[in-house]
Amino acid sequence: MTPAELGAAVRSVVAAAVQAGELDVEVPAEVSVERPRVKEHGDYATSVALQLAKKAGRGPREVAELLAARLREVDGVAEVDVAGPGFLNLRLAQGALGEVVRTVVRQGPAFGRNEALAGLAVDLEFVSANPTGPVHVGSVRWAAVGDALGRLLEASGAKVTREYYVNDAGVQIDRFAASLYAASKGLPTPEEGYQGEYVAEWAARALEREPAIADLPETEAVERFRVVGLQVALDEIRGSLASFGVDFDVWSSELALATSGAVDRALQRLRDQGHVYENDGAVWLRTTDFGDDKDRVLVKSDGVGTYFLSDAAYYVDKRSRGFDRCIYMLGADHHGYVGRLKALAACAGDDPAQTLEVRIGQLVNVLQGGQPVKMSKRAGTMVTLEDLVALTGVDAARYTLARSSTDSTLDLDVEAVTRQTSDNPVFYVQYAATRAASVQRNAEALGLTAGDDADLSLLTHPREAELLLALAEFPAVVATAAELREPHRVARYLEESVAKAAQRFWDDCQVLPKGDEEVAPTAAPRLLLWRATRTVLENGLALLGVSAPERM
RNA sequence: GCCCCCGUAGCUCAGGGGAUAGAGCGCUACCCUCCGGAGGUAGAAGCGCAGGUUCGAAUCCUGCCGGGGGCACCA
Repeated sequence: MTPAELGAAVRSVVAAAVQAGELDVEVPAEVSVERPRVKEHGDYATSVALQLAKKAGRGPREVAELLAARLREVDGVAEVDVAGPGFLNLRLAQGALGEVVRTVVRQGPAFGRNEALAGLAVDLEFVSANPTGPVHVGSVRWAAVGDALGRLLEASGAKVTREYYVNDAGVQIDRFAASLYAASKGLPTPEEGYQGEYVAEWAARALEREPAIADLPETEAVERFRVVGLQVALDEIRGSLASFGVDFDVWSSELALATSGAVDRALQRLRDQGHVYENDGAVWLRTTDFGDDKDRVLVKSDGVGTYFLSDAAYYVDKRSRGFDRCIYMLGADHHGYVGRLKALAACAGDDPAQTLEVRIGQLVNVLQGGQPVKMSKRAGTMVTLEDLVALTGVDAARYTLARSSTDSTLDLDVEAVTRQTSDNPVFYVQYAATRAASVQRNAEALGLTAGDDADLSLLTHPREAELLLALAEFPAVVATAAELREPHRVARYLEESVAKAAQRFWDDCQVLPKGDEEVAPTAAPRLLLWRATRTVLENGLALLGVSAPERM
């Protein structure tokens, strides 16, 4: 019996009590059961009696007793206790607890998925770092978390499009092009230009692609460097993200918004909705109609569109491409954007609460030996995605970045990451998965297979129960993590619940015979439990984009 | 001045109103001739402060203190 099934059972018990006139309350839409912190409190507990007591005008313990009597009749429930102020502590029958193994094994890669977002077309925009240099570790947080979020949303049934917005318009690209030109001529970096070693490299690569640039006069050469340099940059960025396991479906160009007419269409749409006006020669959007602190300029008095106009065009464009919901993952340095983006969506005639979701994540502090490293793309002093991966490997980097909440600033000590590689929790989780695989291998070598008809009621050891309960939680963990957009919950669950329980199970519960021993009756169910454990670890790690190796 | 995030063990972090607040690292003491010890067991150690809401608050609300980020006709 899974927690979801048990919750449903408790709910129907409440309904039955109401039906029978024992309780005068509205039956709650959903009743959930939780794992109690203290083992002695049973396999699961529910506080439903505490919540209903007041509405029913009865004492909580009285309500609990009344529900307990009915719960004891439920199939698969072995024990029901009323505890403390009115908690219902439940213990499942051995067989009912073990059945989760069969559920996991039969569902395989599908175990943990749900349909909460079925049919929803989601545009997930993340990273979107300026294409003027390599992806640095600050952006890598969004690569790891954003991709994991995409996987989570997909596991909840959503159709997810991963999108990268390329800021290929604006003065930073002018400076970038000028810097490439200077580097190609061996000239000093221009004022406000980009320096770093990569600039010369990229300039050389641009020249490889288009050798004729070398012979052009400066103005034209810079123009070509703008175009070809951008291609080099995007290839570089795309490549390093791909090697990190993050593949974007759509690369949207800011420049193309203007040439494709998306800007004009957006402007027209906003005018039609009646939120555009002119003042001091500039064109404004009255975002204050929808809670923004001040109105925003769309077209400056010199006739040039603002960055915000591009944002507007981009949003309207996304919606016109059929997305129900546009999710933006932005760094904390963009938090001031949230208000105007929401107002913008409203100005375009949408309900931002439905169509727009901005996730703000806190920044990454890069430290080296405890000292902060100042990172600047322009000064070329930065730690790149590739530097990080070279130090830690993809799995460790992705796991480390995805296992903490994005509400908190992340301190990433490059030295410590290298030094503590073997202490990284990812290895603890992967090691458990490896053990699961090795048990299977060794079993096969002995000619044993884990048929899914094994007698799971033999799984009576406390360590087995602990592991069974942990595995059963997985679907709820996935659903919650997806709903809250918090991939780190999956990581914490894997390490603190599953891997931990698996290691303890390993320690106390021998599966295969040693030497001349007979094959124990528990061998088959335990083998199957290991298979289920492997599946949950694989599925969970896959949500984070981390591999579950067969061997380490 | 206004807005957003954070403050939990010595350190790095989990804990979306529930019972005795959890991990990793570090520290102390144990276990291990075993299907892979990157392990297991036991222990010391903590919710910034003050109010409020609630049967019940690390969690929700208000204020204060401390840290980080942001408030353009820049991109």
